[in-house]
Order: sequence, then C-alpha cells, then structure tokens
Amino acid sequence: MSWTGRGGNERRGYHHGNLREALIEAALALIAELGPSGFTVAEAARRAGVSPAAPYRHFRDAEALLAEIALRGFERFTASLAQAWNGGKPDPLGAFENVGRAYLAFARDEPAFYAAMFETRIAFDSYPPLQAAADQAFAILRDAAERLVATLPTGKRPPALMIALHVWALAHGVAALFGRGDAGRKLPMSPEELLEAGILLYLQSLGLAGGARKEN
Amino acid sequence: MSWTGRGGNERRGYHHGNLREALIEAALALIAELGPSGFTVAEAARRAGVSPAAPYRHFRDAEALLAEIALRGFERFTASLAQAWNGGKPDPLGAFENVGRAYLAFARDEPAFYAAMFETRIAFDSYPPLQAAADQAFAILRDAAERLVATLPTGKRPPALMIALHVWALAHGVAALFGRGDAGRKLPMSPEELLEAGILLYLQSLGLAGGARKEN
DNA sequence: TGTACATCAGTGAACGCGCGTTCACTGATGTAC
DNA sequence: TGTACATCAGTGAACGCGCGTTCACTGATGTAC
Repeated sequence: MSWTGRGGNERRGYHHGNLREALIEAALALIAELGPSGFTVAEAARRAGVSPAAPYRHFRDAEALLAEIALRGFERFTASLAQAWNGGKPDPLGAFENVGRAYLAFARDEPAFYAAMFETRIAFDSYPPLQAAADQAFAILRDAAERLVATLPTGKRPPALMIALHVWALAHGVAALFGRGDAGRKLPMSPEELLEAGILLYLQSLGLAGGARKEN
Repeated sequence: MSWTGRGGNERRGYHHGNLREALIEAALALIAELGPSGFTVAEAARRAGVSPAAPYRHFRDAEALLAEIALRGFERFTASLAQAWNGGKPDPLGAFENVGRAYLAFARDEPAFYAAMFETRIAFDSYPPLQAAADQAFAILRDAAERLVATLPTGKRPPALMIALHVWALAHGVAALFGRGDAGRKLPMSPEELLEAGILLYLQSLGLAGGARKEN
C-alpha cells in the first residue's frame, strides 16, 4: 500500500472517498435482496452512510444509477463469456459449452447484475452505451456460433445468428425459470446440466455435436 | 338476456356491480402499460371509479389482487396450451409445435397476465392455488412431451420431463427476450419462427422430428 | 303486497410512511502563487 | 513552505407526492315475516 492520502481509488479523500462506488454496491445489494423494484436512491444513500441528497452529485437520477449498474453488468458479462469461449480452445464445441456454463454461472453468481440487465425496464435507447454493451455480450455468442458453424463443410452450414439466438433464449429461459434456488420449481437435474443437455441436443441436430448420432 | 335485476354477473347491483372484476381489469391495464411495478391499488381503484378503500372489500391487500391475476393467468394459459395440444391431433409432432406457438401467442397477446405470472415476485408458497395452477400449465407440456416420446420404440425414449423443461425454457426465453416489439433487439425472423425452428431442431436430434435427417 | 330489519359494498377522511428531488449551505481538498 | 482562493462532494432541511391501509359511516339491496 503506497497511498498516503492521494492517488489510488480506495475509500478516502473528500468526505466519503468513493461514494459513487459505494452507491453502486449498495444498490446491487438492494437488488439482490429485494429485486429490482426494491432499489431506491434513498435507501442506497442510507447504506452508504450518506445523506439522501448526496447521490445526486454522482447520478442524474435513479434510473441513471440503474443504467450504470446494467452497463457494468454487461461489461462483466461480456468478459465472462469471452473468457469461457477462450478463442474457441481447446475445440469449438467444448468452448461453446463453456460459454453456456458461463452464462448460467453469471446469472447465478451475480443475480443483482443480471436482474439490472434483464429484469429492468430501462429504455436502452436512452443510454446508447448500454445498448452497445449489450450488443457486445451477444456478439461473443454470435462469433462463437460462427466459429462452430465453420467446422462444417460449406453448403451444410446453418445460420450462425440463429444458433446464437436459440442458445441465448435457452440460457435465459433456464436462468429465469430455474436459475435461483426458487424452491418453487423442482428439477430432476441442476440448471447447468439442463442447459448443457439442451445445447448439446440442439447442436447435434445441426451436425455440430456427436452424441447419439453414430453414423458419419 | 333473462336477468332483470337479480342473477347474472354483469355490472349492476349494489353500488358498482362488479367491482372485483373491474379492479382486475384495471390492474391488468396498468401492468400492460407500466409493467408489474406500475400497478397500485390506489390507481386501480381510481380507474374503476371507486374510492381507494373500496378494493379492500374484495382483496386482503395489494399482493392478493396480484396473486388473483396470476392465478387467472395460469388458468387461461393452461386452457390455451391444452387447446393447442388438442389431444395430440392430428399428430403428436404437429400438435406439439402448436403448443409452442400457443405459448408465444399467450405471452404476446396477454402481456399483462404473462408479466403477473412470471415477472412478479409473488411468493407462490403463500398462495397454494397459484402453485397448483402453475403446475397444471406445465403438466400440459409434460403430458404432450410424454405422448411425443411414446411414438418412439421403447428403449430409445428420452426423458419426457427433460424435453418439457427444455421447451418451456426455450419458449420463455424467446418470449422474454424477443416477445414484445421491444425494438431494442432486431431479429432476422419473428419470435414464432425462431421458437418453431428451435423446437424442431431440438426434437430432430431426439429422433422426434424429420427435418434434415433423411435416413430411416 | 308492505314493512322492518340485517347485510355489506362503497365512502371519504385520515394516518403515517418513504420516496425523489431541490436548494442554499459548509467545509474539506486541491492548486496557484 | 505558506497563504489565498477556487472547487465541489456532501449536508440537512424541506417540498410535494402518492401510496397502502384503517376506520366509523351510510345507504342500497336482499330477506323474513
């Protein structure tokens, strides 16, 4: 630790130090505990140990704070998926499955981010960087699908975009319906296993995974 | 029309007539316009032309009203899916696809019901009839999957429950991500086409649909 | 058919609450000299 | 190194608002006789 009062971005400085970060963390905790509608500026300020007016030095309004969280969520999400994909190594199919697992892992491990990203009615149009960040996350999936499709001979290649959309929808569906231990829904297998099996079966019919088809 | 003041459940009688129904309709409109969090008892009462205290003659509290809406939603949902399945006629595969289409149609045509059913944090445990109604809806899908699987020779039958879960997740994912004309997401095909293609491809790999596999 | 009574759906006023946001302020920090 | 000044993060009080819910009530309806 080399900071003695300046430099670094740890808590310190001014009155609070890192209020912006503290507010984001407080908001994330609120969303995780109470759902997206449980977040309020006032309560986030309270948890950050600050007056209710303070947040407005850092965010235009409540929605702006939420949008910032969603933005960061998409950035982390993109990073997770990209890391899982790992350039398609060791092989495209295995890497693709890793992306699916990473999708679910993110939804489970970062439910607050995930909720801010997908269960919020933020007008993406009003926050262009947010739309861009969401597009980037999807691009990982699309690129992976393209690489996967490229392993097939020309002429036998299904549309990669469609594959990406199907996998995204399946992953989101599994995450939304069974992702958390909602107890309401009893499953014969874990969400991860369910998604993995679904993706594999789906890819099989495209000739992109082995499985039951022993011919060829 | 044979009612002249008694019998029947049309608007009439007492002060309002059918306040309970009017409140439910007002709440549905609110949810459709503003999302689940946009619903308030006070505003629903206002729209029904009634004092803010009146709803409490019919519902214990705000959540009870929401739960009633979710309950009715699941009942309609079950009816829609059952009708689409139509006992598996004319053939199980075609009927199964119809169920998928009916799923999306419900999400699109009844967004308020759908939101109350799936985008709300109602504690299902607190409303046993609600849990039962949701189970019934899923049962349609599971039964259909069982019938579909039964067309395969014994020993080659994949688990029907898994199929039902996969299709449910895919349908929910498509509905949640692309269901409304959210404009935010541009698709190369309609949600219906996307879901249908996804289900067909998925079933193909299980030997439950023809498609690209010309062998056999 | 008429009357007295019980029921109970809807009233309207009120409560306490927490929220989002604003405003003039104050005081700690950074910086120019 | 010291001082004056500018900056601006956070204060605290206040606003207007709409909400959920309660309460004693009132008045239309249904019913027993």
